[in-house]
Amino acid sequence: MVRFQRLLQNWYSENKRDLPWRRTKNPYKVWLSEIILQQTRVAQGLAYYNKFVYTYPTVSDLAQASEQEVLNLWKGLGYYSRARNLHKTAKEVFNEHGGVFPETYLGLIKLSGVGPYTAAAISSFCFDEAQAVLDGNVFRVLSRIHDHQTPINTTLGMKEFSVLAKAHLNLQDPASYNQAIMEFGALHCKPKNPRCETCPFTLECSALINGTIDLRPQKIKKLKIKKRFFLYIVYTDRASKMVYLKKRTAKDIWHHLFDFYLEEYSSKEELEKAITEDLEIEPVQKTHKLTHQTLHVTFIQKEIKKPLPTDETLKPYSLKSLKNLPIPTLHQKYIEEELGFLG
DNA sequence: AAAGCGGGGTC
DNA sequence: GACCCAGCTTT
Repeated sequence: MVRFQRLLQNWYSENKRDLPWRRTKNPYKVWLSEIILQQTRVAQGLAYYNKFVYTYPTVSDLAQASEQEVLNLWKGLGYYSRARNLHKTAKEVFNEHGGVFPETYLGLIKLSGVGPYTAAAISSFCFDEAQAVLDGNVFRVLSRIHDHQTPINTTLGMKEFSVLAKAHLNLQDPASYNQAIMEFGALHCKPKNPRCETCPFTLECSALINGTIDLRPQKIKKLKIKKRFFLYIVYTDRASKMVYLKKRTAKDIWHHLFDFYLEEYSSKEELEKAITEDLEIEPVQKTHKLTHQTLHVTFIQKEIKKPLPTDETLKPYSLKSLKNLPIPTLHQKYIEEELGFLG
């Protein structure tokens, strides 16, 4: 074994976390964990992984659930297209592959929601295929070891780091090697305050030698964060303890999740202009910061007066039934904080 | 090539 | 407030 692989995998054997998806080569469970952990930390995803494995022990169980049930289990985890693709792929594996997962990189990458990273991860972890994973951790570790400054979020950077990743891969044990380099990036070669003083690569880390650790990996510009102004009219019926919701259908944030009645405005002023009537209940205002947009949200709660002054897709739900409906985290918090009287 | 997609954590 | 996280799909 070459020095890099030996030092890396020695570090891994002494420092790796004991995680449930590392105790199995079952491709269903590994796939589940990989989809959940895309853009998600282990601490946040672990409970969801356990819920899914418990509720759907096999891909066939997941395939036979409804999309709404799957979204409800995913509720609060974000990036909901992952859940929709998860369900779609489960149905495909169940209906077209007899419930058996593809066993190669090329077969896996055809699945919805499975891209280059996830296909490399599953094929190497479960089937010992020699595919090098390339995720945020690998980018960071390699960019520092080689002090390589091509921005990672460019086509050229992707290509160059892919070559580097392949060159380092331990062909004898791609599964352990891939786990090792990602775990090393997550626990030791961290984005902030990496533990260079106790690093096994002190002698060969070019960025450490050059004093450029904090500059790696290089990335190009951050995109502008859009501001959106949401006015929610939260219709309630105290007598029957109901709140009115509608399903979101636009290809937008929270696709296929349930929503209050919503009016969107292009500015704070436009939104305020729309609030003309005297309100019995003080509006609740929140700022919801997401990765690519900031939502300035105003909630106005209104007791229903007949006839129902809204569109007919709005339907009443009891507070109790909300447990089984996929609702954004923002809405969940509002309900808990402001609609206690319904329960 | 660029945009869109969540929620939570760290510093 | 900026940046990050076991990325992928759509345009």
